[in-house]
Amino acid sequence: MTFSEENYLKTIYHITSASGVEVSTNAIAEKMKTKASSVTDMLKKLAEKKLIVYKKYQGVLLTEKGKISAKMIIRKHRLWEVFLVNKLQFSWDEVHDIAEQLEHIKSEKLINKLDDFLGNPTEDPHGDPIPDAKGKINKVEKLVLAELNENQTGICIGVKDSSTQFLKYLNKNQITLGSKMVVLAKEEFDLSLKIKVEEKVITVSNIIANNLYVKII
Amino acid sequence: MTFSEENYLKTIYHITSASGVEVSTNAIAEKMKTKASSVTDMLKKLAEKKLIVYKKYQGVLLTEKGKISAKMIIRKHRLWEVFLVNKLQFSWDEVHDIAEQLEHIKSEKLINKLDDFLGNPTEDPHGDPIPDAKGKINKVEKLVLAELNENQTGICIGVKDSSTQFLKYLNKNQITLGSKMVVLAKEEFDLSLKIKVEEKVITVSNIIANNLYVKII
DNA sequence: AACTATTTTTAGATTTGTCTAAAAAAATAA
DNA sequence: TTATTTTTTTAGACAAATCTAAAAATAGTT
Repeated sequence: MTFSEENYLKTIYHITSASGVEVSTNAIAEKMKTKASSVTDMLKKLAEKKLIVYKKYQGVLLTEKGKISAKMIIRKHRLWEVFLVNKLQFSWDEVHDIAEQLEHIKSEKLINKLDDFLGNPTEDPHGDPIPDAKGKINKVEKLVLAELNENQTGICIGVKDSSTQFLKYLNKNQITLGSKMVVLAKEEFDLSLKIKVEEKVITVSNIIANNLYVKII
Repeated sequence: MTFSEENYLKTIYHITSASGVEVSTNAIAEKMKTKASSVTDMLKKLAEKKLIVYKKYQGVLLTEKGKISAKMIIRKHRLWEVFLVNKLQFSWDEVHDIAEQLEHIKSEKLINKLDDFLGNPTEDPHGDPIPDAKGKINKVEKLVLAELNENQTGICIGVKDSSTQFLKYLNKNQITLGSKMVVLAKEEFDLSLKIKVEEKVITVSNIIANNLYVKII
């Protein structure tokens, strides 16, 4: 599969898994910043390879084969993101473009060894699930910290906002991927939270609490 | 720079650094398993970009700019090989094809962070030197174990033969990259060596001793 | 249902990297 | 030094992925 084919497949997967219905040529063109005519050309090729179901003017859907392929690309993308953040100390907002390149490296053995090396993570640094080697996705409920109740505990699995300022804030407060956060109290007035991060107690505003993804344990 | 341009540059670098003189179109074509006419086309493009000095029918040489570019590709290739072997437990003979892909990933920040993560290695798993971020190559004298004298100590920096059998042999005897080996005695009759690897004493045949690269410390 | 607007496809052109076959230059041999 | 062989370049073609412009199909509106 060429880089271009892989990128189309990935885009179709993302759009369909969000909407559930057929994707239009134009929707794909818009997401990929290309022209509808280019999309049509590629759709024919992907249909020929039995990766999508395509009928003229009717939009497209992925076949089982296409879904698996798309998931494998997403698996690679997200595992590389984990590598970049956890091992190379990249910040959460820097990794996407590099992972866009790394996701096209072809070697099943490589990606499975990388998976083991990283400790078989189930979410990437943005809190999105990582498909396993068979394409199975472990759907974790992705909540924002603000949704937790008092005395609930969440593990930080990602960020919604990945601006430099926000990441700096997290750094300063020693909040990283995997941090355990216990909600000690909720202030009704401004919706700020008193939380315990590892062993420290801090207060975070509602804005902060809405930008941090957690999973409940 | 495209993948193809990078591959040509790398090939030209390898041939010229071995011979020192201009490379012929045919020599490049042979190394790259392509046709001379394709090479000519690419040489024109590389010359246009001032990466090589090219005069019709006279062969080519890299410019300073071309040399730096080539070294950066080689740097990436070799650092990724170290990653694959040291971190992901690939064996020395499996890594070349994957590194051929990884060497084209574009991000200076990535490669420098990878370099640090690996502990700024100076040789790859085959014993070849890794250019630093400025393109400087630390020429280590690459000897085979058989060339050491009694009582000399070498650090294993690579293998000449990377067949599976040989790698299995090394594994069994706990010889890996970075192993410290002291030559205790040389047997004149069959040129076998008695060596101390880490804390174990073993005897290796001349065939083995000629396939292991070491650097003297 | 007929007209209009939007979406999608087709037709034909372009760029990149490759190829084959033929021409031109250089090297080698008689 | 001329003839022959080898190397290199040119000319023209092709596949992949893209584009523009025009045609065809679908959707929306009165």
